[in-house]
Amino acid sequence: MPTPHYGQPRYRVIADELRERISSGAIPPGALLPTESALTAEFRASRGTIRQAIAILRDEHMVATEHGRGTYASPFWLNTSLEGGESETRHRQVAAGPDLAALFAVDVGTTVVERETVRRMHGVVCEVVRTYRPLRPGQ
Amino acid sequence: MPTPHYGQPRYRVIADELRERISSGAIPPGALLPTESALTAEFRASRGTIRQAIAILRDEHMVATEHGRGTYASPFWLNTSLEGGESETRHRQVAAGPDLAALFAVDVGTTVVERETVRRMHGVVCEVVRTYRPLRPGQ
DNA sequence: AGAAATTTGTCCGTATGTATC
DNA sequence: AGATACATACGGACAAATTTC
Repeated sequence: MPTPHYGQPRYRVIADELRERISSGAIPPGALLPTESALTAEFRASRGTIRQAIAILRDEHMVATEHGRGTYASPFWLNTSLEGGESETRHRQVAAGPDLAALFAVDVGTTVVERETVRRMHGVVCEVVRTYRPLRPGQ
Repeated sequence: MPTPHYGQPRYRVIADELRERISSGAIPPGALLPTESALTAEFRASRGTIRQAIAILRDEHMVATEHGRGTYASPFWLNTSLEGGESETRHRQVAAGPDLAALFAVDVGTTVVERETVRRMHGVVCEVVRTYRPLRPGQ
């Protein structure tokens, strides 16, 4: 078969189809996707094309792949919501989420210090920098 | 020739090398990277491998590719990620929570880029810096 | 414990489509 | 119109991690 890619490229079409299956629950969260070879048979596409489609979903954090095992449909994660600020730089104490707690090797909920700097260009916020440090550095 | 990939895969090594050139300024921001065929010749790798390396940098927003023109070094993350001690920096895309959405004046859930740098002293995490930027800063 | 099968990871080479200069 | 360069797609081969027998 030649390689006509009019309109949407095939790998994107395949990615859309797989995304739809995950979103609709046809592939429940945590479940394994069909193997790459199974997908090549189903979509009549080469393995490279299939892997390109899966790479899209991986970038979107829709799936997670493990070497030798397969590709899982990954459950969505919750984003930590902290209140916003308008000043240039402010400090406050916040409870460490699981991510920060894991990084600092402390219990979840441990107080850490956050410094938030909001940088604007022509009045438009272009960058937000948040620096976290433990209350007792080194301990 | 067989395909021995001991240690780091070649595309990752190539991506590291190109990232270093951009970070160090050897490839100035906004400049065109060498063409894929030039990189093919330089690294003695196939185009697929070169493109895989470039895809990594594209995911990190270190470069931007324009169809038919070439791949540019993006001034987006021009920095300073150099440091003496032990630190790891990674990039990823996250959905903006209410706080970030308010700061950037975008809808909640809008994709923003997060760069997270974890600094360690003697193996102990002492600081976590998270920088958020919108996907399109003007570029 | 070990071997085989399964599955994803990496790499190559080639061909062709599409956009830009 | 031609040249250049990136995008898409195919096929094959071998490596590495996991599971299964």
